[in-house]
Amino acid sequence: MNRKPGRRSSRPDSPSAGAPANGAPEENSDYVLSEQIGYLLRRAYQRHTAIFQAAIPDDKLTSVQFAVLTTVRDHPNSPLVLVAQRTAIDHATLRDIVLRLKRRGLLHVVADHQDRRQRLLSLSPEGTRLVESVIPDARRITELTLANLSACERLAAIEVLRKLSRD
Amino acid sequence: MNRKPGRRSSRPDSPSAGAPANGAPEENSDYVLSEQIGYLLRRAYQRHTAIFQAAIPDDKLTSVQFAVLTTVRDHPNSPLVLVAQRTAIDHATLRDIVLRLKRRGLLHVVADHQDRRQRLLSLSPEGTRLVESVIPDARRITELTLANLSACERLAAIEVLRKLSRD
DNA sequence: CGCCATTCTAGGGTATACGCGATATGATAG
DNA sequence: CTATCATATCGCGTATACCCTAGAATGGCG
Repeated sequence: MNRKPGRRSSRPDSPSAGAPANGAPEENSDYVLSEQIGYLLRRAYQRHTAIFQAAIPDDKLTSVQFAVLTTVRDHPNSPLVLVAQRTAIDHATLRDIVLRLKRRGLLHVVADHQDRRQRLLSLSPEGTRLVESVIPDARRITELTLANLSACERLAAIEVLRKLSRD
Repeated sequence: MNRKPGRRSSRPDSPSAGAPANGAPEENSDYVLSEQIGYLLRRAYQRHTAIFQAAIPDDKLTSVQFAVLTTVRDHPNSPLVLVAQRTAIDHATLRDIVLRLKRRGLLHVVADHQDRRQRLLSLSPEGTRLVESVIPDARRITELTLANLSACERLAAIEVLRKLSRD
C-alpha cells in the first residue's frame, strides 16, 4: 500500500493543483476537496464504522443495528416510527434493519392491540444478552474513534457534531 | 413532521429510561446513544447529504459523485486507483460511480499507452461544464452545513474532523 | 359516512464495503 | 528469456444502509 508510486507515466500534468497562474477566475480553483466539510464528515464516519466492524465481537452486528438495539432496550414496546425518530433512521431503512434483527431473533415485533396500525418492538432475551455483552466493546470503539483527540478536543468534537446534526 | 404525537397508547412504560433503581451495574445504564460519537457522526453526515441533495440543481448528482468529478478535474488522466485514494472511496465502489458518470457522459475513460493496465479518467466537456456550474452551489452547501457554527467553531470542526479521519 | 392523518408495506435506485476469481500487464529475480 | 510476483482492472456476487414514492390499513374527527 505504501510503496513508492514510481509513476512517471501518464503525465499527471496537473497545472491546476498549484496556483491558478493564468487569468482564470480563482473562484473555482480554490475548491479543495480535502477541506470540504462533507468530505471530512464522510471520511470520519467511514473510519468510525471501520473501527466498529473491526472491534465488535459479532461480525454481523453493524453500528446502526446496535443503535437500534440499544434504543429498543431503553424504550421497549415502541412502534417503528418512534424508534426511527430516536435513532434518526429513515422509516424505510429502519424496516430493513428490523427485518434483519428479527431474522436473527434479537427482536420481537408484535401488533399493538390499541392501535392496530402499529407494530411494537422489543428485545428478545438473546437481544438483551447481546446488548449487555457488547456495550463494553462499544465504549472501547468510542475510545478508539477518539484516539487522536485530546480531552479538550473531544468535548469540542461532541459539541460541534451536535450542532452539525441539528436541523 | 413536527405534529404533536398525541400518542398515549401502547404505554411506553420505560422504567429503564430513568434511573437504574435496582442493583444493576450502572455500567450499561449510562450508555446514551445521542452522546455517542458514532451516532453524532452519522447524523451530521446525514444532514449534510440531505442539504446537498436539496441544494444541488442536478437531481441525479450525489455528493460522492461530485467529489469524484472535482478530483478528476484537479488531476486529469489519473488511473482509478489514484482517484480512489484521493477521494477515499473503495475501488469497487468507485467503479460503480464511474460507470454512472460515464453513462451520463460526464467522464471519459481511456487506456494508458505507457501502462496498459490502467484506465485514465478525465472530464468530458459536459463534465467540465457541470463542475464549473455546480461549484457555487457546493460553496453554498458548505455554508448551509456549517450554518449553526461560528467562525471559530468552523475551524475547530475542520481540525477535529481531520483528526477523526486520520488513520 | 367521508375526509384526512398516521403507520406501515412494498419496490426501486444509489452508495458503501468486501470478497474471490480472472485477465492483462509490468517489474524483477534467476 | 522465463518464471514469478505485484499491480490494475474487470466481473460477479453478497450484504448493508439510505432515501424516495406510492399505496394499503387503520384511527380520528367533523
